[in-house]
Amino acid sequence: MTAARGRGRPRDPQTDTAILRAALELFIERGVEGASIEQIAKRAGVGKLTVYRRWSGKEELIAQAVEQTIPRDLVPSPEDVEAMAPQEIIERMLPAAAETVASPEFRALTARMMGSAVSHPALMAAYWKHHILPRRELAAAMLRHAQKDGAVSADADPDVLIDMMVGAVTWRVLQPDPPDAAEMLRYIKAVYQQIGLYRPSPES
Amino acid sequence: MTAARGRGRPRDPQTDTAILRAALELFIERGVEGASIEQIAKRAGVGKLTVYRRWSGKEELIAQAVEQTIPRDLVPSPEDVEAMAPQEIIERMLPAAAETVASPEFRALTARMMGSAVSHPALMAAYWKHHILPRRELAAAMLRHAQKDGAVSADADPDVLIDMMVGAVTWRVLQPDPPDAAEMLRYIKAVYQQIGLYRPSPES
DNA sequence: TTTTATTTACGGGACGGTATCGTTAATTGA
DNA sequence: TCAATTAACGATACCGTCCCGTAAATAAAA
Repeated sequence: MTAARGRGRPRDPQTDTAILRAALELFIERGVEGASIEQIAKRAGVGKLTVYRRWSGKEELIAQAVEQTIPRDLVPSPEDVEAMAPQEIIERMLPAAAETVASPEFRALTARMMGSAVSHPALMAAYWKHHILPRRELAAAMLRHAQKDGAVSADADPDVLIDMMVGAVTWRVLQPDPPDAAEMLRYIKAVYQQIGLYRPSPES
Repeated sequence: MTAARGRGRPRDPQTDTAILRAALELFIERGVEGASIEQIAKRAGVGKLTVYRRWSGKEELIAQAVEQTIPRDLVPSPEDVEAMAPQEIIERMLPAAAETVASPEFRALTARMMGSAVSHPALMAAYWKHHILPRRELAAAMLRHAQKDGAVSADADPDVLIDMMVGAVTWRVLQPDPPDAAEMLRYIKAVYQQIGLYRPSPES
């Protein structure tokens, strides 16, 4: 990326972000092995050497793009999780979460990340560290809260429960005939209900 | 593929299988975008034209290669599922299933299939129809059985429960630091237990 | 029945064209 | 004045097609 102050012409930070954005787009469109430095440079409106000067290769560039340029949806603060009941947090977040998860962008990114997990583990590692782990810790806090309340079975491993929820949803959106946002909302409720994190309101 | 009886020299069926095998290998190694007809032909020991004579393009070829992959894990017959208790079926199958699912081959194929789900839906559709659906029907039968017995909550949607089990496992094997067979066995038991399909034996 | 002609499959390789690679040279700008 | 940048470079890979010489089957003729 942009180096420290040197003597000659400084690098343009906007160039960095343009390259990273182009890299993420092309990763999603074509995957790691389908994307090329040449395309990324072209889409960023930049010469190839401008890319090579900053990153040693495709993998490093895409990994950093995954770290830095994925739009983050809003996550409740840890304090909220401690204070509020899981049921309340979940009911407040579910519609937006369903919308996000059912979107074509999420589907595409999820597919490409999964597809790269074995051949390019560093990519998945970056995604895991920067995007998944923070959310998992939040979910684990919610689950522990719910286990104290008795809604979730106390002997269950929170990591396994999280995998079941996340795995079901990600797997569902990659299946043929993926759900739209409304169907996804019902689906997530069914999953959470099975775990014990959600109880349907009487009227719905 | 090999056409019906014609006038001239018939096509060699072994050539078909050699091409399909090479196509599946290269799909797993490099993904749809990374594989090429040229490589597939070379690995199969065959001229390019011999491939083009049978398939119109990479996608069709790989789709058929995925269809015809013969998974060697044994599936219990539907009669077994009706007759035996789910607990018994599961306990009998779990160790082999854990071994399969934790293997590098399964991880790699799973990653590539997921990775192609959005960009090449026909590929996922072929996999779904030929490999996933039959197993889902078996699992659904087991779940209905278990719901009658009261082990699994009767109001739960079997499709959702299957997604939770399959999703958790596939997601788990694609995470950084994937489990070995022994750890996978414990993991699957935890998942099944949460669903209600498994109860740990007293001594273990 | 035997021979010959015809037809298709096959491995191998060449083709014109395009895309990508990583490097080198020339230009631009703070 | 020095680093950033663009453009050009040769090399390699792949595409889809075509041709060569050979092999293997069927169909027609002797």
